Parts: sequence; structure tokens; C-alpha cells
Amino acid sequence: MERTTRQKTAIQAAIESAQRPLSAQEILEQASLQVTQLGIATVYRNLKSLVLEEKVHVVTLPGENPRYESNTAANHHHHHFQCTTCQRVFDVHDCPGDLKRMAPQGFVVERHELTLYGRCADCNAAAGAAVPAAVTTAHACASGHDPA
Amino acid sequence: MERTTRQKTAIQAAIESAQRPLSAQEILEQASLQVTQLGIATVYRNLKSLVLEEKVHVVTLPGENPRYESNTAANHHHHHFQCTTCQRVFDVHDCPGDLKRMAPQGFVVERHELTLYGRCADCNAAAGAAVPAAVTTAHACASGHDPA
DNA sequence: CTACGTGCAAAAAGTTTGCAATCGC
DNA sequence: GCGATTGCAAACTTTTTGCACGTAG
Repeated sequence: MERTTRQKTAIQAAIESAQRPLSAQEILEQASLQVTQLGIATVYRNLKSLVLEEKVHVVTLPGENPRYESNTAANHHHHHFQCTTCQRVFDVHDCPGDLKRMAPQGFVVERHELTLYGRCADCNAAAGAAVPAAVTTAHACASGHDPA
Repeated sequence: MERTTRQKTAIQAAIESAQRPLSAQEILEQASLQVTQLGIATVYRNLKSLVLEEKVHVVTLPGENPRYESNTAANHHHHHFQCTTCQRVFDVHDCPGDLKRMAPQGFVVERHELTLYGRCADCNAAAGAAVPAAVTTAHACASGHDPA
């Protein structure tokens, strides 16, 4: 029932060799290098399988199309950072932890997803050092949500 | 340039009177009660304006279509909790704060979004027993419970 | 050989846009 | 009246599905 096909192999390889979460289109482009004539439908069908098999994890950022990343390569719990300038997504291998107390009475927290937004190192440098160091250590919630 | 139209008024009213984030379709249905012949395109156009004017906030949960909630009613920074059993979405008026240090060197965090997943009080109590039936797709956003 | 997997194209589903008619100011 | 706004329909984007053919086991 679970067959090994050139397509599935190429798709899985594309995801695993990527250093970042890839969109379905990006996976198609990458895997097409191995398997010409590869169709987008096949990519979606295999992505669905891989997610069910828990070999691949879906990264769904607000307002963005789903991205897919290897579950084996990034096995541990992590979050994401999206640069508001270049739109790239980075893994953040840190976690605030201890979020269970945030839930209202009677609610049980099983897991959580966190996305940070801001300026990545590259865009930050490119923009000229306009950001004072003090901001880096300021309280996260003090300024609330300020769209970039 | 900012005209007051029956359509915009109805759309804004629909969002503000809702107790939970509404989808574009739900807003159309609700506002259509006031303005017959209201088109979905008008809903989207006005939603875009309202978001730009910061009167409305977009709630984008992974794998879900965008929902819109009044910014005046929930003006302060908050997060969301989605029940993995009944799929309902609740506001969480708490925040872990202090997330700036999570970012890698050189990265600057401007804002963040957090979604908790788990069992809501209702489903938790009903664990093992039957789950409320009507809520499979309806996403209520509770307002009556106190944050931790 | 058998039936799962693939490729193509068409269909869904959600959102945006072009354009003529409408309506607020 | 002028021009922003609307409604409709068509375009667009992303994902899914139908179907005949290919191919792994």
C-alpha cells in the first residue's frame, strides 16, 4: 500500500535538504530537478501522506500559504520568526515554555504555536543601525502589536 | 474620500456585534440582513479598508480561513486558544511577554502571535462523554471567562 | 498482474479585479 | 454633478479531484 516512487522520494528529499520551510510550489520546483514532468497534484498528494505519516510538519503562518518542513531534521519543539521586511521564515529553537497557566480556568493546554515578527539580522543591518539596543531587552507586550 | 455607505455600516456593525471572530462569508450573511443584494466583493473591499483603518483585526489560525474581529471591542493585545475537540476559538487575555530574547542574534522582535491548543472547559468536562454537537464548524469566541 | 500512484485537466474554494451603474457628499 | 463605492461576473490563486495510463511490488 505504501509504495516507493521516484516522485515521493524526490519530494521528501527536497523537503529534507531544505534549510527552511518550503511552499508547495518551491517543493515542486526543487523536486522537478529530479523528476521531470512532476505534477503539482502529486506534490500535494504526497505532502498529505507525509504529514499523515508525521515525516513532515506544516508551518502555517498568518496570511501565508502553508510551508512544509522535515520532521526528522527539526524533531524538537521550535517556533518561527518571520521577517517583516524580506518575508523569510526562520526557525527559532527557543520556547517561552510554561504557557499552561495562560489558559482560562478549566482549559487544558496541550500544545502551542508561536510566531515572532520583526527584522532579521540581514534586513536589520541593511536598514542602517536605526534600532537602539534598549529595544531588544524591552518587554514584549509593552508595545503591543505594531504592524510593520 | 471616506464615504459612509449602508454597506460599510452594516459590515462594521456585523463585526462589532459578534461575540467571536467572523469569516467573510459569515459577515456577508449577517450584513445581508441589513443590506440585501450585498456582494461578497464589497465585503472584502470593506474588510481591507477596516483593517487598514485598524478598526478590525484579522485572526488567522493555521489551516483556517481568515476571521475578522472588532478592534475596539478587543483593543488590547491578546492571543487565541483553539479547542482540539470542538474547534471553537477563545480569546486569551494573557501573554507570556518577554519574547524578545528568543530571537537569534541580530534579530529584532516587533510583535508576536501565539495560539494555544488543547481542551476547552466544556470539552474537558465532557471528556469521555458526548461533545456538544452543534459546534463542529462553528467557532465561538468566548468572552465570559476570566484569563489566568 | 493488480491496483496504487501519477499526470493532466477540470473543478472547488477563497479572494481580487474590471467595468458600468449607483449614490454619498 | 463628480467621483468614490457598489454589484456582478470574470479572473486569479491555491488546493483538490476525476480519469486514463504507468509502474512498483
